[in-house]
Amino acid sequence: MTQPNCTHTCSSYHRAIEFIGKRWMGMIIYTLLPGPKRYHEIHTSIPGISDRLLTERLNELVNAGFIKKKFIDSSIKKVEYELTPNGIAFQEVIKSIQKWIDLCDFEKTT
Amino acid sequence: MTQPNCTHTCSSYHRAIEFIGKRWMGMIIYTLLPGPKRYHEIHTSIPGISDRLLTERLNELVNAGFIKKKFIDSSIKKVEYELTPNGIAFQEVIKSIQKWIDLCDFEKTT
DNA sequence: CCTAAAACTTACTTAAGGTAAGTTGATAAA
DNA sequence: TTTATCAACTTACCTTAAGTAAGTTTTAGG
Repeated sequence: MTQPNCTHTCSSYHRAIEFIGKRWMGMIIYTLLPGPKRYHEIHTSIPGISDRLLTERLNELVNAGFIKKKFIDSSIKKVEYELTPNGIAFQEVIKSIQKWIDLCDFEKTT
Repeated sequence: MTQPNCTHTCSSYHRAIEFIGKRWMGMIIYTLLPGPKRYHEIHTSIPGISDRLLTERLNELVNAGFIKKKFIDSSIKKVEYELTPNGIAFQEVIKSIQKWIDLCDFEKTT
């Protein structure tokens, strides 16, 4: 992990964790795991998120190829967001975070 | 994962990912994995980080119990930072992120 | 036709992070 | 032994990211 092409590995790990660490990113992917959702469904699933940031994060996730935006009935005002295979693969990261939380009793220590 | 005490699981996952997603958090834990380091060693290992944020993040990590601060020779100006078992356990999260990066070709998609 | 909902946008305020200079105690060098 | 340098922070200030709230545009329903 620290060798041999550490610089490359480090920097892509860095970029990745800073990307998924952006506010609400983790929660948006999380709520989409059970299946595709409409904009307002995601919004109500995530208490505290604002319209502005939800739109921004969704666009970033679409651009990064982790979710796909679908227009239902080819209407601009009926939208569904769905994880791509790369987005679904993030599930393993979520699982490992949850394992880590349990192990270190995150609730009490922070 | 979405049942049965989802609210609890969601919120601790949310708090955890927002904590580790704070800027430089991931990199600081990463650089400490091979073993304890002095303040300036961490600083030079992470290009771009500033004194202010390094100090702030180190304090947050110490308070959360993921790293331990040791005063060498009981001098205030000789300090070493070392991962605790909970900090070391984070290694599994790092590994799963790296797997995910490889799988989804993070370099090219973002 | 009128109202309301879905999915954004825009404008503005606050908080997080970046930059740079300064402080303090310990060590080394002249 | 004074002088300078280094390690590990602090403080003050500025910029960018995030939060808040109101407005816009299709589209659907009564």
